Amino acid sequence: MVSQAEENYLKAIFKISEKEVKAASTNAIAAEMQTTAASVTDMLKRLAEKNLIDYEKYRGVQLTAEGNRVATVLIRKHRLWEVFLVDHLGFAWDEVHDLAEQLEHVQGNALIERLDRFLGHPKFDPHGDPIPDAEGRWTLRPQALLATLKPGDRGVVTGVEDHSPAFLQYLDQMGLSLGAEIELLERFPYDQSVRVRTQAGREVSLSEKVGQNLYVKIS
Amino acid sequence: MVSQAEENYLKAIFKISEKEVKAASTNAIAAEMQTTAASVTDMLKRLAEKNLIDYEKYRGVQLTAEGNRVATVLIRKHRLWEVFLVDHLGFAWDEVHDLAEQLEHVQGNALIERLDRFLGHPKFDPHGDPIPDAEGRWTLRPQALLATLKPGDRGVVTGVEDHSPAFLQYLDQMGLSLGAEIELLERFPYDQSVRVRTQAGREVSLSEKVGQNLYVKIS
DNA sequence: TAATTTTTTTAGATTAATCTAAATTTTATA
DNA sequence: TATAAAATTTAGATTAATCTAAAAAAATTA
Ligand SMILES: [Mn+2]
Ligand SMILES: [Mn+2]
Ligand SMILES: [Mn+2]
Ligand SMILES: [Mn+2]
Repeated sequence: MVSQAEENYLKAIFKISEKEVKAASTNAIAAEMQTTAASVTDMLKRLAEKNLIDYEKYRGVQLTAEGNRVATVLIRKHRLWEVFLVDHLGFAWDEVHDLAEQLEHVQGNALIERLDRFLGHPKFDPHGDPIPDAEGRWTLRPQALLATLKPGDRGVVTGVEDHSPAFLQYLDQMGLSLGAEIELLERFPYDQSVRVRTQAGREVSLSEKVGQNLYVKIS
Repeated sequence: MVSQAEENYLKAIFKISEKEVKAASTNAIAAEMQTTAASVTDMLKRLAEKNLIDYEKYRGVQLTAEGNRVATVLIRKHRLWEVFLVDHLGFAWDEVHDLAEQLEHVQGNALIERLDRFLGHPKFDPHGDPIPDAEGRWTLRPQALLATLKPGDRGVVTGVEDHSPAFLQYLDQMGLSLGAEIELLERFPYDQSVRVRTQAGREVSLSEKVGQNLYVKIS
């Protein structure tokens, strides 16, 4: 048995390992989990004991194959529930994360596979993040940060780096929800801000911060 | 905040109080929760401290208005999730209870109200049990135990007293799922068993035990 | 390389939820 | 009503998960 707390730690380690090649550090895990380094050390011992991570004192941790499997299933559940909440219950994409954090811990293989079928085996969640399939395989999508586009480039909004409700709501206001077609009109070297034409022919100005947090598939 | 364990105790007390007029006893709660009397006493102190129950040592307990509200919301959530699992994910009625036991603890008012709307504000769950509305009001249904029917009586299966998968599967086999129309043909005084004509014109013999656990609305 | 800073671990508590065994109170019975 | 039986509570532990403060190790910098 893997407790909810243990599952959450495994997911945190997975997310850190996605970005960093090296082993996940105690402090990085503490930051991700919003807890103290001491609590993390306690938990790492327990996870190592259960062979869910490889842990050497002072050296950071890596998921074992089994730890990776548990984390992947958890992310699959989280993202499938987010699809349900948005597509079927009518929640906005900025409202579903905390609910999915709870729903992802509901146990039951049949549940998640039936939910997946009900939803039509979606490949991406409401934030554009890929949903691993029942065998843990990921769909990769060629996408680029808005910050890397050049004037004249056109594309479709496919995802976000920042998942905060504030950013998601801002995107809605700007007409930059998932699937929106955009064209980069101009980039200002002074502050790396850009002018963008959105779907409705509307022109908006976006800061570098937005450029670093918005993914686009160039067409 | 009310923990999951506390919620489960409140629901257990609610269910005992439904059947017995007097205060729920420590032992009755222990039996319902499948735990020890000592654990129950510990928990009763905590629930009393939070004003969720009225508790006098050695005298049993009763829910306060607030405790009753929490228990009612929990039952509402449990039964709405059961409807979702059966009507939309295709689970059988004998497969959903344990999943609903987990889903009922997911927090979020918006979630349950949106789920209720998605499901079309159902009044009864897959076992025929009433679902309280958002204000905690219950729909009562005039139904009688099969054991009380007389030869010649016709009716429709509306609910079960025993919720065990074994009983529910047996009913499916006999053609006695929820909504099935039946006619009581004959009752044998010797063992109180009955002969019943089911929907497809099929005749089946049912024991007294079945008669004591199957509800019918007489037409 | 020695001193300083940062990171990580350990020590020692706390809280919720549970248990077994023993003590106490209530209820039933002779 | 005394005694026995049943129900309930208390005492004392345990486990998971968390915390703060202190100690120890590793990394950085002078
Ligand atoms: Mn999320
Ligand atoms: Mn997401
Ligand atoms: Mn149920
Ligand atoms: Mn039910």
